[in-house]
Order: sequence, then C-alpha cells, then structure tokens
Amino acid sequence: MATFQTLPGFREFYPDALARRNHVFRLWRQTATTFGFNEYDAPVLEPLELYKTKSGDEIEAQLFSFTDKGGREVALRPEMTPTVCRLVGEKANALKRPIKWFSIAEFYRYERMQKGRGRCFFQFNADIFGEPGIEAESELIALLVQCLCAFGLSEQDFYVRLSDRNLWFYYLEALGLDDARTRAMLSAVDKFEKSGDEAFNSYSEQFGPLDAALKEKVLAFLRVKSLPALEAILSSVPGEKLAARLTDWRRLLGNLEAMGLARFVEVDLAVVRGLAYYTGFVFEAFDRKGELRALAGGGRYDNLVGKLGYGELPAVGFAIGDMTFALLLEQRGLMPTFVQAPDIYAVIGGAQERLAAFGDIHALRAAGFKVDYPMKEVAFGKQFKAASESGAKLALIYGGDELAKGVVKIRDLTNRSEQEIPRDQVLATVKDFYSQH
RNA sequence: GCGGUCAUAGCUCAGUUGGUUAGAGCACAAGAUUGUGAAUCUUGGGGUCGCGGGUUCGAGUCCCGUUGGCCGCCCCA
Repeated sequence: MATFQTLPGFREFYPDALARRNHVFRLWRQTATTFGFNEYDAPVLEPLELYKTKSGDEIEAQLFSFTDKGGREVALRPEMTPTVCRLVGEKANALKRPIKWFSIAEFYRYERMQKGRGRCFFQFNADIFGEPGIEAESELIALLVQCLCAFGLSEQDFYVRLSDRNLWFYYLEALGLDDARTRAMLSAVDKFEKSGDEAFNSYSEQFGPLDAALKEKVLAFLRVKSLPALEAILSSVPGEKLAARLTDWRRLLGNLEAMGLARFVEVDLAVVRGLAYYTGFVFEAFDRKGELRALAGGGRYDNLVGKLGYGELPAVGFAIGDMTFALLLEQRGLMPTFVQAPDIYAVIGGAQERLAAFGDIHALRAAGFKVDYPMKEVAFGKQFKAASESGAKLALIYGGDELAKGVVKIRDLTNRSEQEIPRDQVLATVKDFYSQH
C-alpha cells in the first residue's frame, strides 16, 4: 500500500489547530483595523526575478523555485515585502497617503526545520508607505506591541529592541571607516551577540588586524542600551548628521512613551539586522526569557520601491511570524482551547420523529443557531450522552410521546431541567433562551 | 548543505542475551441498555514494528543504507 507523507517542513491544520490559528489571525486583523490599516492580499507565486532583484542571486537557494509550463522562472513567495512594494509602486500616484496596509499570508522557504521555523509559515505583515519621518516608526512599533498585547502578553513576556542603521553608518563614518569597512563592521556587529570576538574575524581577514581603539569604540556603541547612554557616547563625536539623528531618536521614543509603550521598548544598538536594504530604524521583538527565536522584525526600507523600478517611496514595515508566536502563547498559557460546540442538539426517537425534527432543525439553522443531531438511529441514552458531550446548552427531544401531543421537549443540559413546548414555539423558545444565556 | 539524536496502533509508551500469531493505557466504535447525560463490564476495528538491504535456522531487537521528526551549526528576507 502506498503511503504519502506530508512534504518536509509543511504543516497540516486539523480542526483544533486551525481554530487556534484562526484565533491568532482574528486578533491580528482586528488590531490592525483599529490602527487604520487596510488589508490586502497577493499571489503566492511570483517571478523569481522579484526576489533576486531585492536580495541577490544567492537567495534562490532558499526558495521554492521552478520553471513553469510557460518557461517562466517562478518562486513561491518567501516574504511579502517585494510584493507589497510592487502593489504600492504600481498605483503609488493614486493612493492616499500615508498608505497603511497589512496582510496575513503564508510563505515558503526552502530551509532546514527548527523550533519555530518550518518551510511554510504565516506572517502578519504591516507597512506604511509615503511617510519619511519617525511618525511611521511610532505607528508601526505601537501596532507591533498591540498585536502581542491583544493576546494578554505584557512587558513581562516580550520586548522590542530598537536600533538604527543610520546611526551606525554615521558613527562608523565619523570613526573614519569607508563604505566597504562600514558594511563589514555592521556584519560583525550583527554576529557579535552570538559569536563574541570571533564576529570580527571576517573584518580582519578583509582589512587586516582590527585596531584595538576602533574595536573598543564599536563595542562601546554596541553596548548602548538607553537614550542617555547614546547621548553620552555621541557627545564626544562631532557631526551634524549624528545630532539630527539623535533628535529623531528623542522624538520617536517620546512618541512611544506618550502612548504608554516605553516599558516595551529598549534601545539596543546590537540589533542591526543583516538585510542590506534596511535604511534607518530597525526593530525586533523577543520573548523576555530569551528562549525563542525572534517574534517579529522590521524596519525602514526607503530605497526598495525605487530599486524595484518604481518611483522612490519611503517605507517602514514589520512582520510577525505565526510559529514562534504560537509557541510563546502556549508557553504562557494564553492559547485558548477551542471547542466547536453546537447551540442545540436534537434527540430523535425514530424515523417518523426524524422527519418532524428536520423542519425545526433547518428553521433553527436558518435563524443562525448551530444545530446538530445524530445521523443514525441510536438509543436515547446514547443520544443524551452525545448531546452532553457536544457542548450544546440545549437539547430538543423529538419522541413519539411528544409528537403525539404536538409538543417538543426542551432540556436545559446545564441544569437538567425540562419543559414541553408547543411545536410552533420552538424557534421563539430557543431565541428567548439564548437571549438570556 | 553539515553534525548529534530518535522512529513500535490515531496519541503516550512497553517489548527480556535475537525465539511461538507484537502488547497495554488512552482515544474511537458496537453491545449490556428502544426515554434521559456518570461509572462499570464485554466486544470490536485499527500495525506490512518508517522504508530498503544485510547477518542469522529465526530480526521490532544486531549491522549498513535511506527517509522522516527533534536539537544544534550555516542561514534567517
């Protein structure tokens, strides 16, 4: 007998798992809507070139890509950013600013599986286009925080690390590094948290031994964890760009504090995010215990829309992945268990009674009640047990005795009380019951 | 792509130095019980022991390979 396995890294959602997934999506969608973001969707399959243009040729190794029957090189989308840039870029002149959009979509990456990472996963993506100032960052970081708080998570559970690639560029420039050295140094900064001093090996190989004074200045900057610390370290470094950038920082943190979100946000220049396309503030959300992969990540990417061939358009965005997020909710006991319970379970005597019951069952369903009944003729005892286990609050009993009298027995399964009601009163009685329960 | 580790029923797991027809609990289903939800009892379905090869009189058990899961590395848009 042939057996078919699920493709490695792919997920199947049985009803209980789908209920949890829907719960997460529902709250994300609701939260984004309260922030005034509009939902969009787009194709799962895109031209391979879209991702090569954005991320370089090496990206293909990480993609589910193939040649379609028309000879087109295509790939399953590994992320939403290039797609949303295209959508916005195509109609940029016609869209009201600021453009605040979000999506909840599935993505595919040809990677090795690990905890919190599969070959397919869902992301909540939110982006703001057309706003060059820190107002966009304020809005998105606030949305990110609320997307997690909506589930009952607090500043005890997660935090957002805020950093700034511009600050690093200006700082390293002030220290005398050219563009190539700056990029190599940022790569080292990105790795430093995990690898320690080894992170600088690649830099040393390219540009010779690392000057001890320079390294110390980089490490000092990397260790900045607060605005006062940042102000202190920059007070001895001249430069108009740094001063202006510091003003942006003060305004951004001021906005977040005014929203009551300061307790979620930590200045942390050790975060630079490897992606070359980020151009300013970058941020990542982590669980406080540090046990899980990043919950979310994002930042400003002012050049990407232009790079894809459209007019220049400033942009900021972030994404939350569903897998790590679900792990966190489960760890904290914040993932509810869902039961698909009917409102009413019909208990049916025999073939005649069944036909009589069908009329009421359909009328109740048409009125919006969830109604279930046994498909086969089974003993009353079994039916009451099934009614109880179904989670329904009410049972409607269609027995020979009742129908002979022109009534239906209605049983409150929560307190086991019963009453007989005329058959034409069933819908009204059920409505009355559920208006009070 | 690399390394470690694991794989027996839908789930959690037993399975002796290699030895008869591979077991238990839970879950599912039927019955005891054709008018009231618990509990109990009885019974049943469900396994090519992940797959393939090797050693052996004999392999769930030992060996090799392979696939898949988990953990770590690389990567993480």
